[in-house]
Amino acid sequence: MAPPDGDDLDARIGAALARISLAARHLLQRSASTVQLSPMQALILERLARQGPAGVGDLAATLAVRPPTVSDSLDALERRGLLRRTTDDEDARRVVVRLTVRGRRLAAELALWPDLLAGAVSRLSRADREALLRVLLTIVAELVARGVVYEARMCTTCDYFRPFAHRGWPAPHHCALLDAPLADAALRLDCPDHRPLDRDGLVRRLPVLQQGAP
Amino acid sequence: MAPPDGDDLDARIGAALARISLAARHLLQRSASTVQLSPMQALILERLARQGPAGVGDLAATLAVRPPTVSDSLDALERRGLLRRTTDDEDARRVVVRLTVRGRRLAAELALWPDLLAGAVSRLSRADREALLRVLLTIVAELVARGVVYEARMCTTCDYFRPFAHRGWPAPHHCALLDAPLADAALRLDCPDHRPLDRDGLVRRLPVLQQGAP
DNA sequence: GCCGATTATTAGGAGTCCTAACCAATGGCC
DNA sequence: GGCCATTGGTTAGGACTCCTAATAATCGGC
Repeated sequence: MAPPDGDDLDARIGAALARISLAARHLLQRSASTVQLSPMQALILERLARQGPAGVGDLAATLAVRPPTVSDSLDALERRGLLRRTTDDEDARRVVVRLTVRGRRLAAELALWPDLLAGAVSRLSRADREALLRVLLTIVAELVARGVVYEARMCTTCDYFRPFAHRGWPAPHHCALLDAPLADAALRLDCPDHRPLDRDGLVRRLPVLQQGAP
Repeated sequence: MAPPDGDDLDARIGAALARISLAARHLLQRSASTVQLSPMQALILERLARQGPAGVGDLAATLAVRPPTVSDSLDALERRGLLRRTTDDEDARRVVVRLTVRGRRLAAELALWPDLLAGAVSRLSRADREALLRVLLTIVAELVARGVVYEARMCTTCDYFRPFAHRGWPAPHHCALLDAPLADAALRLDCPDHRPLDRDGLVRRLPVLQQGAP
C-alpha cells in the first residue's frame, strides 16, 4: 500500500490555504465595494484605524506591496478626504498618514470584513478553533521569519512572550509584561505593547511552538 | 475576570487568515512574475493544467471573478501562445479553453507556488498538520456553502464521501466509490471522480465534520 | 419560428502594481 | 563646513485587474 507521504499532505494544506486566500480576496473586494473603496484602499484604511498613523514605507511593508502602490492609493483616499498626509517634524523626509474623522467612520463600517472570513469557522468545536488559532499564528510567524510578510506586533515574535512557560492546560504560555499566563485563545496578532524579538531569537523560538496538539 | 469569548477567538482567527491571505497574494505575485505572468494569468494556467480544458464561465466561477476579467487575461495568454480558444461542438456559445504544449510547460514551472505556502507548515507536527488539513477543508466547505467560492471537486462536497463512517483512527472516513477508508491526510480538494452533493446534502453534512480533534 | 435565457465579448473607467528615475532630507565622514 | 551615499517618497510609464453595462450569438422551449 502507498500511504500519502508528508509532501503530499503539505501540498494539500497549501492548496486549501490557497483556496481560502481566494475566498478572502473575494470577500475583501465585496466588502470594500459596498463603501465604494478598492481592496487596497480598504486594507490601508483598516491598518490605519487599527494601529494609528504610519509612514508610507510602513504601510507598504505590512501590506506586502511597494511604496509607489501605496502612494497611488493614498492619493485616491486623500482626494476623498478620508486621510491626510503630513510631514514628520523629526524627519522631514517622512510622511505621516492620519485618518480624518470621516476616514475613521468609514473604517468602522469596514471592520466587519475579517469577521466574514471568521464566520466560516462557526461550525468548528471550541477546541478545534483554539488549536487552529495556535497553528495559524505559528504559520504567520514562519512566514514572517521567511520574509514573506511583515507583522510587527504579534505575540509569537514578541520579546515578552514565553511560549509554553507553564506545563499544564489551559494557559500554557506567559506574557512577561503583563506577568500573566496566556491561553492559546488569548494569543494576539496585534498587541499594542509588543516589543520585537531579534531575528535570531525568532528562529530559535519557532520550533518550540510546534508542540502540543490538544 | 474576563475570559476571551468566542467572538474574540473567532476574530483572531479571521485576522490570522487575513494575514496568511496577504502572504499568499504576495507569493503568487512573486511566483508568477518569475515567468513573466500576472497573478490572474498564473491562476488560470494552474487551473487549466490541473483540471483540463474549461469554459470561460467555469474559470470565472472557480477564480471568483466575473467573466470579462477572465476574458481579458485569456487575450494576453493567447497572444503569448500559451493557450487556444475553440468553440464547443455541442454548444456554439461556449468557448473551450485549452493549454498548448508551451502553456503546459510553463504551468509545470509554476506549480511550485502553493508549495511555498505549504512550506510554512514545515515545523508543525504531523498530528497538527493532519488536524489542520481537516479543519481547513471544513472551512473551505463552509465557504462553498455560503457561496463565497466555488469548489467543484472536493471530498467534503462529494456524494461518495462518508465522513466518520468508521469509528476509530487513523482512517475514520470512507469513499463509496473506491470503497476504501480515508484518513484526514487523504482528503482531497480536487478529486477527478467527484460527484457533487446537492446543496441540502451539503448543509446537512457540515455539522458532522466538526467532531474529532485528535 | 419566435423569445427569453445563457455564454462570451466589447467598451469604458478606476485602480493595482511593478520598475526606473527623480528629488529632498539625513547623517556620517573627512 | 561641505561632500555624499543612504533613506523616504513621489512621478512616469506600462501592463494588467476587475467591475458594470451594453452587444452579439446561440440554445431551448413552446
